[in-house]
Amino acid sequence: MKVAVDIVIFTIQEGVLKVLLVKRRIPPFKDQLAIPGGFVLPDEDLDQAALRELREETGVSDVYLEQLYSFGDPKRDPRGRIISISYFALISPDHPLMAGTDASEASWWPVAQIPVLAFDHAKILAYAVERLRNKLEYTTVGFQLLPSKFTLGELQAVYEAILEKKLDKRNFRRKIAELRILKPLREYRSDIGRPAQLFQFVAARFEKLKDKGIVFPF
Amino acid sequence: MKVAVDIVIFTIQEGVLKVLLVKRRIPPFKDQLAIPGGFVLPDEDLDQAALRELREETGVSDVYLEQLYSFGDPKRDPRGRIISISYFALISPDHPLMAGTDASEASWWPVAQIPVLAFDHAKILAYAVERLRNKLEYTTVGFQLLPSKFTLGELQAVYEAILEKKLDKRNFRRKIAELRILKPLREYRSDIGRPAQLFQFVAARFEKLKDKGIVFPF
DNA sequence: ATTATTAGTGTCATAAGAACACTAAAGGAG
DNA sequence: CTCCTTTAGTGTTCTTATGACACTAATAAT
Repeated sequence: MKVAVDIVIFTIQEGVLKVLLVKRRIPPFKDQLAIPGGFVLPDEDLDQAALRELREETGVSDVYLEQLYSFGDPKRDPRGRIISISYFALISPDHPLMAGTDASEASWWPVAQIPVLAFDHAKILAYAVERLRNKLEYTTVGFQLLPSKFTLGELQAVYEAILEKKLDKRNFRRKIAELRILKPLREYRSDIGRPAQLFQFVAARFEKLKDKGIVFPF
Repeated sequence: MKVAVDIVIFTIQEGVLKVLLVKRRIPPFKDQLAIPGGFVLPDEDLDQAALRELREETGVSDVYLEQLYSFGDPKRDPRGRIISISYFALISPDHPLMAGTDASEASWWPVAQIPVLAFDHAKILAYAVERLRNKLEYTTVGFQLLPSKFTLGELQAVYEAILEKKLDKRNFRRKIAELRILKPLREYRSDIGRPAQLFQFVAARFEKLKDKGIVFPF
């Protein structure tokens, strides 16, 4: 019985939620798209295996990574009995993506427009999206998808991209402000229009909130 | 690489949340308590394996069962590389427990007073309790721990046992009533004091609520 | 100087949640 | 049969959280 890890890797690009898919170079499902993954090595913890695969596919390792679910239908892989332990990862656009990896065949796909996937990977991806949406509402995963300095508009765009709905700007900012987990910087960024103030996520403050049982309000 | 399922089986007895533990008859950890489990068979889905183990240990099969997490530390089992896919199950006191099974060495332990467990089972159990508490707040798992007919007092006791805090009777009943998922029966039960009306959980009504995105309010 | 574009800010109405105390129905004791 | 004990059952008020809503501010381009 073999055990593999498969990793649903999310990022945000141009305001849309995207997932990394690889094109399979060998059968089964040759030339079809799949979620990146690989076998767990004999002396490797599951999280380690997921981190290693993530590094091999994207070249990044300092990211949010969380185990998702284990899939074990005996017929899920035509090669034989392979149990998939799935993970999901969030990487922010300021990570240097794909630097010298075996990811030549990997590319980003908007989660709203995913083609047919190999194996049971459509199911895994659907599960990951659902989990991400839920987690967004009571954790700080949203910040993992942003560079370390960001504007409130960018933060709101992340929430809107994942939840697939518009949020009220004033209510959004009020709730973020109440949490007191952002440090306002004396820096501004201007693309077009009025420059926006930059903020930093202060993880330590969030830890204090968690200790008090306070969670995210979205 | 071997794959096992381990099942944290909860029930409520005398108003306290209990978990089923078995005494190991063979090394490693001989004579220590452990969460019931066993290996996944070559042609068996993970859920099937968990159901089978559950049936072997308790004799019941029509219960709430949910996959929890997969544990894969290479050193978690001294016999070699065994990956544990953990589940948690909820069984109600009106199921005929332990009818002719290999559970002669199985017994119920209050989750508040758990002794040292074999392997990494303490970790698995802690994870299961946490998940149960969270799920209680936005799903109907609470009803799975009760007989099909129950009083509102019993329902509240389940919530209080799992959440480990007292709830206000009137607020609790108001919130349950608003959900409209209970059918009041023309039956009453009297132990001591005024007889209490019996209710039944109507799963179909809950499904409608879910479709509308309404979840539990606790 | 005008226009276009995005950033930033406060109030009010409604809904949800928390706190709180008495009456009702039964059984058992005297 | 009266009263005492025990658990069931029921509404209101206050506080807090949420949702809806529109204008001014700062910059760049023309």
